[in-house]
Amino acid sequence: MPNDEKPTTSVWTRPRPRQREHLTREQIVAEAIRLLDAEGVEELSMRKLGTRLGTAATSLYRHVANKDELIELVVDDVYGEPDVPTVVDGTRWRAAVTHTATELRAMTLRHPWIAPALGQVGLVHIGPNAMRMSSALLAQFEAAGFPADEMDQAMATLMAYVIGIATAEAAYLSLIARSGQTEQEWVAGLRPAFDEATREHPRLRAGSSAQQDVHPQRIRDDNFAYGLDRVLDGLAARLTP
Amino acid sequence: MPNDEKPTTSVWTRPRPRQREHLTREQIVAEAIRLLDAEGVEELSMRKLGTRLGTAATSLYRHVANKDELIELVVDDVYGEPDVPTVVDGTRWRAAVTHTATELRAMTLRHPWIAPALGQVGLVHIGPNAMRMSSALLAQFEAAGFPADEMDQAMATLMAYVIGIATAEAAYLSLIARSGQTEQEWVAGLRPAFDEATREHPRLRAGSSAQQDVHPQRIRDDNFAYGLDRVLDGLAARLTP
DNA sequence: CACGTTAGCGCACGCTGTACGCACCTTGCG
DNA sequence: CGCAAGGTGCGTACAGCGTGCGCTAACGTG
Repeated sequence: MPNDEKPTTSVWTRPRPRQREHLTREQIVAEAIRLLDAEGVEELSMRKLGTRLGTAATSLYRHVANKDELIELVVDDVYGEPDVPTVVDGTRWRAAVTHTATELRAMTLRHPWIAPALGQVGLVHIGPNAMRMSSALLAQFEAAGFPADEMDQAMATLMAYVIGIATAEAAYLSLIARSGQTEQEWVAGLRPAFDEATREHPRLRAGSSAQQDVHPQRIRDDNFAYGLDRVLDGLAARLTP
Repeated sequence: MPNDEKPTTSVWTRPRPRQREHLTREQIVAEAIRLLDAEGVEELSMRKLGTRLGTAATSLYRHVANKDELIELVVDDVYGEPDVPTVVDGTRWRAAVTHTATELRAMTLRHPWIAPALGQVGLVHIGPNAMRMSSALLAQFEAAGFPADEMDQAMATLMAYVIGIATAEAAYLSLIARSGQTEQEWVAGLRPAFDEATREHPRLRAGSSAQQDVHPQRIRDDNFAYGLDRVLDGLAARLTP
């Protein structure tokens, strides 16, 4: 087989004429999110992402400065997901904020890998989606009647609670996902080790064993709602002196 | 030079007789924390850690299963730092919880790398230090008079807030640390870009530009205290119906 | 003194992010 | 219509990573 002549430019090997901009930043970000959702943060590599997009890994660097920048773009893209309603009636601010908080939690649980990323890349983004979200949330607090010098602090308090509890849940869920079990199986399997570890700390066991038969996801939903109500109670108290 | 005979066992090359257990798990964890504090999470490699300890990287694997387990150990070690006081007088629970929350925040700011690690390794640890800390904090809520079925939720609410806001601060601080500037320089340097980005979101600019001359660290302290007070207000309201 | 156990380590493998420079396609202009 | 310019994709390469494997040598025990 004497087909050793210019193997890269052989008629059959020659790549089909691709149109310009075959690869766009939007496609890269979208595929990265898909990969992250499917396999988790430590499975994201530029080579793997390139393969999924049908290109070489180094081609991605034409559209993205480096991996850190890609993650920044990906995080901001996800920040575009939550629905943050506009408050028309100031007395209904609490329902609106509750809705936003629920959306933010859902966002984090849909993309559990975002929790460690937030810890690396910073919570305060200057990405357009993150800014739009923050601005809309701040508007809800403004409509509620918080004074200008307190609005920021009130929003930061809510955000800290939501991100904090959602990060905890996300870490827990991706731990389970890596084990390949369902949440209930995993909880049941860990119980002996947990009982053993809490032998000296009976207080820690009381609460969890009480609701041993309740669906774990239900427990998490209730916990989130409870804390959110307490935080909003504390904030609301500042409005009616 | 015919010194090719058994170069590994040459008299001069032969390593000095090391005593057994030259390396311990405690030393490895302690040195890892020192390295993490000094250079951040992405500068921690097994090779670098080995070099710092005067051994080969692979020697560490005699004492630690893998890098993930090392990080688990490191995180639990840090959880041993906060001082969580025992509540003797139930009416003073709020001061005790405030103290604990402040300690937890200080812990996170001393070791900013712990924030992404928490997102990977999970907030709920079964490490001994984390369990001791959780148990002691739960005791504070018990002393406050929370009913048994609500203690857990109350503690989770507080922890979510503290971890959330401390994570945000930690990410922000390590971003600054990587830039090699002081916090004030960094804030000043970023202001033009921030103003540009908030052109369409004037609400976001109002709060921050108001206190442009206040020391940034002071702002963060105030924000933390404000949110903590709101969360505790909301929780306290459950005790006095 | 001999023997089994085990800490430390050199080597190697497959993987990572990404700098560099070449080959080609598309476009703008003469 | 032809040609220069610029930008896109990609092959190669490099330094560094986590870690499995098997060897050497020191230790505790009999």
